[in-house]
Amino acid sequence: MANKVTLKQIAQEVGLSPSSVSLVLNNRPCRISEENRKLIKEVAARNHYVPNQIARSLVMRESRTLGLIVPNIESRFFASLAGSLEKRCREDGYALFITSSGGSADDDLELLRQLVTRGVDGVFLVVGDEFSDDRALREEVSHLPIPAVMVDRAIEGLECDKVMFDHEMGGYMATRYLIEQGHRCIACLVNARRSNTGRKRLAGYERALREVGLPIDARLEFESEYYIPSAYEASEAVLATDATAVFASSDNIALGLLKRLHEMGKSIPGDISVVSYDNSAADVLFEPALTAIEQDPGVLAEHAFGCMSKRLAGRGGRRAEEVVLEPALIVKGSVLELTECS
Amino acid sequence: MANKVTLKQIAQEVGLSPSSVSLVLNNRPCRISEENRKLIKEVAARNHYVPNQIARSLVMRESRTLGLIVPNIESRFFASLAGSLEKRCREDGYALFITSSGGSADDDLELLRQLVTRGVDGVFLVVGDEFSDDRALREEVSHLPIPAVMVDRAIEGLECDKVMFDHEMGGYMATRYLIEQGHRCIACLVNARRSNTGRKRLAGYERALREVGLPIDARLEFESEYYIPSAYEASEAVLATDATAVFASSDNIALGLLKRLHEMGKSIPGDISVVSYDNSAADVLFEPALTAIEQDPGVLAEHAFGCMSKRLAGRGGRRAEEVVLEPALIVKGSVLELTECS
DNA sequence: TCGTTGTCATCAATCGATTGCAATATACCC
DNA sequence: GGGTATATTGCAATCGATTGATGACAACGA
Repeated sequence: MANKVTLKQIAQEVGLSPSSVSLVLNNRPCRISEENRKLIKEVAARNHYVPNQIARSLVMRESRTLGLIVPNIESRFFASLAGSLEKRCREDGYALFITSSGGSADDDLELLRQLVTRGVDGVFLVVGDEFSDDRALREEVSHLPIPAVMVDRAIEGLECDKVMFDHEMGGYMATRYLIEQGHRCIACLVNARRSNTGRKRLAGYERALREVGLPIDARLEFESEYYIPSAYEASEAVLATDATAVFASSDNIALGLLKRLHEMGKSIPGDISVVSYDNSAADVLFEPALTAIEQDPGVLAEHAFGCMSKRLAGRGGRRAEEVVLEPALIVKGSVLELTECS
Repeated sequence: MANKVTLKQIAQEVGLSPSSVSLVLNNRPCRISEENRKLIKEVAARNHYVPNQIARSLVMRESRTLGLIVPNIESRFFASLAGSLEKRCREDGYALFITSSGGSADDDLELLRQLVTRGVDGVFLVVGDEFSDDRALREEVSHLPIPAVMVDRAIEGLECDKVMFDHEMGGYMATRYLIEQGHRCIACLVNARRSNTGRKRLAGYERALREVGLPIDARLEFESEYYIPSAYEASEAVLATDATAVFASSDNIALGLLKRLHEMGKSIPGDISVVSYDNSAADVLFEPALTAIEQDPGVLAEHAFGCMSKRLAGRGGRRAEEVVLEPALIVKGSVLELTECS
């Protein structure tokens, strides 16, 4: 384990002042003789000198580091978002501090504080979807000394840049598509109780039904958490209805449903049609592949970075910017076209 | 966007010196009157004061932050490792800086430098598996001014703490199990060309065969990258052999293989038995579920943190520590027991 | 009155860099 | 030789915290 080498030590070794060394190593336009320039660079390299970014950010008042808080890095969607965002940040010379909270508002708050005190220049927040007590978090975000961009979800009623997919539209598109394929009795499996996102998807589902005059039947709306076992449990009841199609409002929910369908010997789309959300990689394995509403995390990352970039540059207005992205319906093979109306 | 509040400002507002404020806010045992103590705390809270960790680490010479470099955060295994490791770090009051490199040694090097200059107290490295030119990286790691722990894989011949699963043993266990189930013609699908890990798994496979006197047949050893399409391509040739079983040396390789099997109408384990590695979540969907060699990322994280913790505390010997963990064979339903020998 | 003890609080140096301004040295001109 | 330009380099303050050394003041005993 080598020692940390400081600017001063380099200066001592070359016999010049720290200032000169700093100027040369940062390629500042300044008048240092070519000779000394070379000497400095050589000595610095030989000693494996690496500038202390900590000290530097203290005086420069920026760290060229951004932070990201996701609820769960083990989820495919967030991992992918984190990956894309990191790549994008690096392109502009920023490092990204990725953290994973576990989803509670308290953890989010803790992480946010950590990031701020560690001097990030801005934060991307994927927080606030679940209905927990977020007063402290809300308070903290509104007093943040650095720009924040809420991604994929938001703390309601907070003046802050937001970039997210239109979840209501996603629910609508999925349901609308099923209707167009001739389905009239469509169940849905959503997390409306504990997730804003889920609520919006449910609202979209209902709007699609309403639009064509189909009844909204509470007995066709099923509740599930965003976990496979939860959806698996809930699915039994779904299959007891007359539904010819199901809108599964998340990838995990779809997986739980499929598992149950499989066990009951039901075939897709023969016995029942399914539209999923946010296809997981498991997709490749399905026969047929799942028709789904897709949200490209890369697009989310791109826009989120765009907002951040503006704020960091001091452009970007007084008011918060709100970017709403449309999800896409990717038709594969899990929906049967019904030619006869029921 | 609020302003950043400094210690000095708080001091000014209460009419005391910065030192006093610092002492109180850090709960140092010192003689500041109860009265002033309260006042300071109240003013600090009211102003949303958050200490500047940057300034603090400069003088304290530690940031209570650790770094992690993984090749690809979008991979399930690494995401899970990152998640576990972060949780573990947080338990001990460390923040974890997660970064994802893309897998090339150059990117790894770049990230490593970033982490070091940003003052992390130690780094976890998941690097060095692929055969790229890693001279610069190797050089950098050996001159690191902070402790490093290599996780899951290693740069060969580098004196550095290592924590990893025994890949040779994994290959051996998988193959051994197939042999015990009566299989005599066992193919394998590995990434031996570009991965040390893959090579070790292959070695384990061969050892198992050798041990029972089965021939090692190069025509049964197939090469595949760690990507689904690559395995999918390679699988056709596998199925053209007489093999009654296949050892698929990674989760993605297994997925590619399964896809091909599915398309060719082969059933598992009826037509062919499969042992996989590192089951992905897709597991829940399979009928039958895949028998596989499993490596728990949580265990890896726990041991990696243990090593790091020792180094940080100044314990931990001169020489590097090397922890080798045994993977586990999880028997599910993808292997057929052959009662008759061929 | 002086010294002692104890309580409460501040001073000033430090961490490792950056940077505007001042300083030195050399050259050149008249 | 005095004055001015030009080419190099160094000084010292600064960022925001921490901390060992030190100071101010009151009360008390001899």
